[in-house]
Amino acid sequence: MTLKQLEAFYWAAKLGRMSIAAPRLHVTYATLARRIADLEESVGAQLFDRSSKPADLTSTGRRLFPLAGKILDLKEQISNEVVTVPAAPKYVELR
Amino acid sequence: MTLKQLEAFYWAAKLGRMSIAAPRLHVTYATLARRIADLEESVGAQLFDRSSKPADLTSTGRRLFPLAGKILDLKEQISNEVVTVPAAPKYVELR
DNA sequence: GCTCTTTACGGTCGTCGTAACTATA
DNA sequence: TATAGTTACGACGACCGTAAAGAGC
Repeated sequence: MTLKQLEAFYWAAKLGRMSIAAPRLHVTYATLARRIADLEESVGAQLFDRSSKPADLTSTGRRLFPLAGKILDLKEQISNEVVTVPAAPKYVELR
Repeated sequence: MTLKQLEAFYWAAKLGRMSIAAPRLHVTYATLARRIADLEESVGAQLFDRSSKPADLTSTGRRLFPLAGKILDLKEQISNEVVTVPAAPKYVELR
């Protein structure tokens, strides 16, 4: 399980179509579908039902969705809170 | 930023020494140190103060620590809640 | 027929472990 | 000197994009 895989799954689920999620993550269809397939293998269950054409979430996928969202929120929180200026920004010269 | 990097950082910080964290994650010193260094580059700041020998956390590292813990908790939650038996286990044949 | 998704293939990049090196206590 | 951590290096594996194929609507 990787953050990229969770990100791919999350946006595909949120946007409903992989074809829309792919450019949003700056990758091709193939890459996005592969990341989701790898996540499914890692989890051991199908996350999307491919029988319908705009692929729909399975029950497992619906269970994973909010958890994936939380992880991505935390990742963004790290990017925002940790990367920005530290607690003692007086005359500190970074690097 | 990857889950492996956060995991390396989290356990090194929690256990105090990289030399103890490394075998816990089933990797060598070199691999663990590299993952942490990569995370530092990704974050753009030092996480450990290498001037003291058992490396100590910087202020940025102390800020990252609880967030990393939350992400790893969520990862484990996914492993526990999502991987287990689905909602309709009647006569469904997986695969 | 058209759109959405998967698979095959080739190339590139990342990541790992071993081993040698540096530095602190 | 012994222990903690980093760097160099070679090899293996992962990942991406292009292109072609398969499957609903």
